[in-house]
Amino acid sequence: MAILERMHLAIIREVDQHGSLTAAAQRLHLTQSALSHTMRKLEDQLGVAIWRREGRSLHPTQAGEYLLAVANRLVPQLSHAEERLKQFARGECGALRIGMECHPCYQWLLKIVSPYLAAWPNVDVDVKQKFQFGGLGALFGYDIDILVTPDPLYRSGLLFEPVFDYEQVLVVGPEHPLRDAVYVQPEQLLDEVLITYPVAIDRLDIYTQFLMPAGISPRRHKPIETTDIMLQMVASGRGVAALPRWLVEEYAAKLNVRAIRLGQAGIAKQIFLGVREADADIDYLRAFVELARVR
Amino acid sequence: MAILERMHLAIIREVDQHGSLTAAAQRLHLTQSALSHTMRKLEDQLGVAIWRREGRSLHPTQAGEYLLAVANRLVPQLSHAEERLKQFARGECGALRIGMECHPCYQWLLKIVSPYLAAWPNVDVDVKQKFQFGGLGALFGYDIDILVTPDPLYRSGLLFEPVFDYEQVLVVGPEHPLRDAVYVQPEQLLDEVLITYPVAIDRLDIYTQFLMPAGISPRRHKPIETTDIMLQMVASGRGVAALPRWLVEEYAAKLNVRAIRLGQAGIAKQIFLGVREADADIDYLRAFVELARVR
DNA sequence: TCTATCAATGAATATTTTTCATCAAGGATG
DNA sequence: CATCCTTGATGAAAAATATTCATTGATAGA
Repeated sequence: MAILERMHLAIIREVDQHGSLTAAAQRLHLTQSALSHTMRKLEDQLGVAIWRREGRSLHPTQAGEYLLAVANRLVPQLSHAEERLKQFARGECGALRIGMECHPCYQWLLKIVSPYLAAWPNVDVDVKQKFQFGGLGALFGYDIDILVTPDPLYRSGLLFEPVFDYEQVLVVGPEHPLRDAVYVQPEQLLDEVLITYPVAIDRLDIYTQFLMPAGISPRRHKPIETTDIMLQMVASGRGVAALPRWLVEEYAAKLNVRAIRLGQAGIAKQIFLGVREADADIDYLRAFVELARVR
Repeated sequence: MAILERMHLAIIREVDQHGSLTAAAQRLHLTQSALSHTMRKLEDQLGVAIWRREGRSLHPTQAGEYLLAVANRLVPQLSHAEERLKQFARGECGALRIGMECHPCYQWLLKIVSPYLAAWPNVDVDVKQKFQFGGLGALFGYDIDILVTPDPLYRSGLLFEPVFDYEQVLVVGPEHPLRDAVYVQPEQLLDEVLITYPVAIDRLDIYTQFLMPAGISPRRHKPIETTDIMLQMVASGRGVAALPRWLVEEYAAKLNVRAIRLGQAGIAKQIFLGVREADADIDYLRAFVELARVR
């Protein structure tokens, strides 16, 4: 009845990753012959070719491509389930896979994780930041268990909860003319170099909530990957950036940067934690959310 | 290395569904002994009990519950993948699993499906309406391939496209005092029985966009499952309902109901089709979206 | 208390997987 | 262009694994 087995999925992945049956066989601690037989049998049973044999190499057919996509989706889930069950055996509660969708959240997260690790010594924490299908996709796809994001989604099978309020501010260096301003207007950034994390503009609040409504663009827009470098650049007068106020204040001691309100009212932000509804009653998961909310 | 196999997942599902190893064995065309051995071995390898043996029956342990959840999630995906591959073999393109998140969309969908089936004779169409984790969850979880919904989500790994504009209107029966009104105000529903589909109020536009902004509640709120019965009720003067204008007009011929604009401006709605980004270039899937957009 | 039913178990058996040995063919190399 | 190395395919043998059979012990219900 059932023909497609975990081994088939494992094989097609390894072949894709290492280019040949022989290499895949080594990684799976089997012989080339074993894999050849196994896959040949699958092809016979399904009646479809998985690879086109061209010369001495294998190229996935359309069916093969499909199988590969399935394998890449399901094999990690099987592995993780197995891992999880072994953890049950060791009396460990499990592993908490946290996904991050906003760059500065990472700094905040670090402050939550360490008391959490202390309180739950037998829960492993793993933080992931890159998602093929976005944070929501990762949550739905069981790649992560908790999503840290500024954009909640109040429907479907997910639960979101706000855990942290902060203000998004402009950061300027020691020589900057705006240094002592109470707040800044969009027009005042016309001649500036704006440094941001390298994400789409419609995910940057300084654009969506501040510059775009006023129809303003900064002189130049420079994407920088890491917070440290970003602030170094700001401190040395190479540009301005938009970051959470608490983050700027932490750096202010050593870097001589200043936080300035964006607009008269400021930009208020919240960080949310999202979990799958089905997981809502897992104790070590709830505990994390509650710990995060308190701080 | 890999211990958890498809068979284990199949067994725990069947045992859950049919209550005993013996019954599960029958369904899997194996003996009770085979299943017992298989699962015992798994338990030994993982070092964790899947079931508590109480008297002559099996109750899942915590680990068992977890494994069951995994199985219920992954086994259907494996089966579907296998089915899909067999379709490749038969030269069929595949199956289009359509998920519906709005009740009246169903009527609209029927009009798209029949020309689609004609144009793609070797694609099967399957329509699903109940989702454990919402329509988005079903899309992310590979339970469906296309989601029909009035609420798009423009981010993550999904693509949404509007395919149909319509107006949400109030439906009244032949004797109703509002029958000849050009439009209706929220206050005029104060003394009415409002019939809707049985979904949460915040997913009903007549509430979110019409009644709630005015702070009005109808005299009574009656949920009805099917469109036909709903309109029968309206026609016989038992209440009023909110439905798409085109739907009402189709029924108007035989049922003597009338569509009345909601508010002076009316309520404009759109139906969207959502697909996974990764699937965006599958021809028979694209074709469906395009066909839907044209009509 | 008796009986029917369930799960567990050990040994025997059947099946499947894997390896081994070998071949054929394709690239690479000089 | 011949040679050499590597790759995948294949059939038969061997090993490993899964399955059955036969039986036991336990238990819920009559």
